[in-house]
Amino acid sequence: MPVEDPFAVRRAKRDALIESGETPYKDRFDFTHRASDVIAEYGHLEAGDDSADVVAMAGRVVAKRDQGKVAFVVVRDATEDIQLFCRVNVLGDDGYEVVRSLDVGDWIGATGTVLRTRRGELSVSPTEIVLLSKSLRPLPEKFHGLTDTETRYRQRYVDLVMNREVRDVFHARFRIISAIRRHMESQGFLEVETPMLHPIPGGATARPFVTHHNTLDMEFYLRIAPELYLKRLLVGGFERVYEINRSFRNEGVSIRHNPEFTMLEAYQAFTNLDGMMDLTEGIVAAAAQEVLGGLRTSYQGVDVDLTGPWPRRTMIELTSEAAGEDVSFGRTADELRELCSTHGVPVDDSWGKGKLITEIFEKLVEGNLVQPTFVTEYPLETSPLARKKPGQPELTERFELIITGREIANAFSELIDPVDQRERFAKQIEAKASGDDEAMGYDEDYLRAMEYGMPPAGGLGIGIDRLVMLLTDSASIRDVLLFPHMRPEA
RNA sequence: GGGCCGUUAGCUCAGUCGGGAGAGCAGGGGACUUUUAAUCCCAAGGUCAUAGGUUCGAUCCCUAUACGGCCCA
Repeated sequence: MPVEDPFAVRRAKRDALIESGETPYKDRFDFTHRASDVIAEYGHLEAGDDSADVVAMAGRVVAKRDQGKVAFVVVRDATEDIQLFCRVNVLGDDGYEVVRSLDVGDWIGATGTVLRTRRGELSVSPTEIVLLSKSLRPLPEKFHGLTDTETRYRQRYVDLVMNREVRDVFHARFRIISAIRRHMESQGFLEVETPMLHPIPGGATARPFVTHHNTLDMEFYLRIAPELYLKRLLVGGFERVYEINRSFRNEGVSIRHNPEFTMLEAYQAFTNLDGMMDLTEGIVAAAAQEVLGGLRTSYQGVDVDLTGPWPRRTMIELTSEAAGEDVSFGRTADELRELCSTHGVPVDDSWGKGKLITEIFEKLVEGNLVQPTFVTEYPLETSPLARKKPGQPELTERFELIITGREIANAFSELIDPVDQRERFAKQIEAKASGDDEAMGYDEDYLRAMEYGMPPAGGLGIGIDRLVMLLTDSASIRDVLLFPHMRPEA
């Protein structure tokens, strides 16, 4: 019976075990040591040293070198790899037969003594090995591993098994988020959860996903931002709240965009934009300290220094500098349109001066801001939820934090005047009516909340995926998302 | 949405100026009691992404499609 298809061979082993009354899918293994514990406790052993200590460990077989009466099996657990030095005289014939039948990919439990081989490899010499779970599919080749991007994203589980750097990136991601939570807690913020199904899309300008609630027989939108719910909590008297939220935007997929993404939004009563700058610097520093151990890093070959305080520059200043001429509300809309065409910025007839300036800024400046920079004084036209700048009603008290040419954070001194907010919603509705499918909805309940009185407050949003990209030197957002969205397989 | 590139064995890749395909690893058989990309011997493994077209003949040339990557909008 020449069964040579790897899947079939493994399947036959599984079936044979079941036939013999032994399950290839155990339900428990009590280990005493993770691989890293073995390394920490027995790292001092010299080549050829033999400890009498018995340890029990579990993991996945990632390599096997069979030499007849001795075999080397490399086992990987969540912490490290460790070698099993399997000998027939220690395991006995039956025990060694278990080793022989192992395939790369199998989960096993091993009990044995710790030693360091003559060649210097710290190893466990098992007296017993049990198969915990049979793997039916062969893992990728041991030397090159899995490199095909498509397969890596589609079968992230294999990517994680095979690629240490990938495990490290996600480990860093989890630590970053954990450090941010600790920092927020230390600053007195409450972590809250607000709805993901919104009857009215708001809190950002973006195309939403639409879904249907059967019982209520109505449309809901997957949130594009949690902002309006978090600010309702300010009205309710929670003075410092934040949510690490998944939000959804029905837009393109690119190296920087995924349809669902993770954001931190925080609101703090009785402070303003300056408070949000401090908070932002604190959060980024906490995250960087956690995974970099400092504030300097290198992103795609470019050195980045995250040491604060970061420079604060107005959008108009920066844009005028880059354009070599005044780019401000002092210019006519026609002049600004002319500038757009000079710099190859496509324009839309419905855009006012604010939008035109923002577009020129994005074209000429944003991508060139490598070191952390707070860009301030965004136009009112593109900031429907931010407080107006006193004396300059066409500008708002808003900043975006740009690092390596990308928006990492966005913050306002919040608009708390319900009458002003009502007017701005009306403008959004006009924009929607004239075809802007990213415009916000008119949220009457949010206005009602504001009319009860919202305390002065600063609000902040940080793109967690982009922050993780920066701190892990990842070129694509897909490299920091466990399961990035893709079209169904061909 | 546009442009360029890719898709060959489970994995990593060659290759065919158009005559119908190869390696390494993995897998199978054998040898080996200190290997670590173990080594050695033997045998096996493919709808060359999919669908059309050109041709005596297409995995290779052409067109379209699918999926992916990069760049641009």
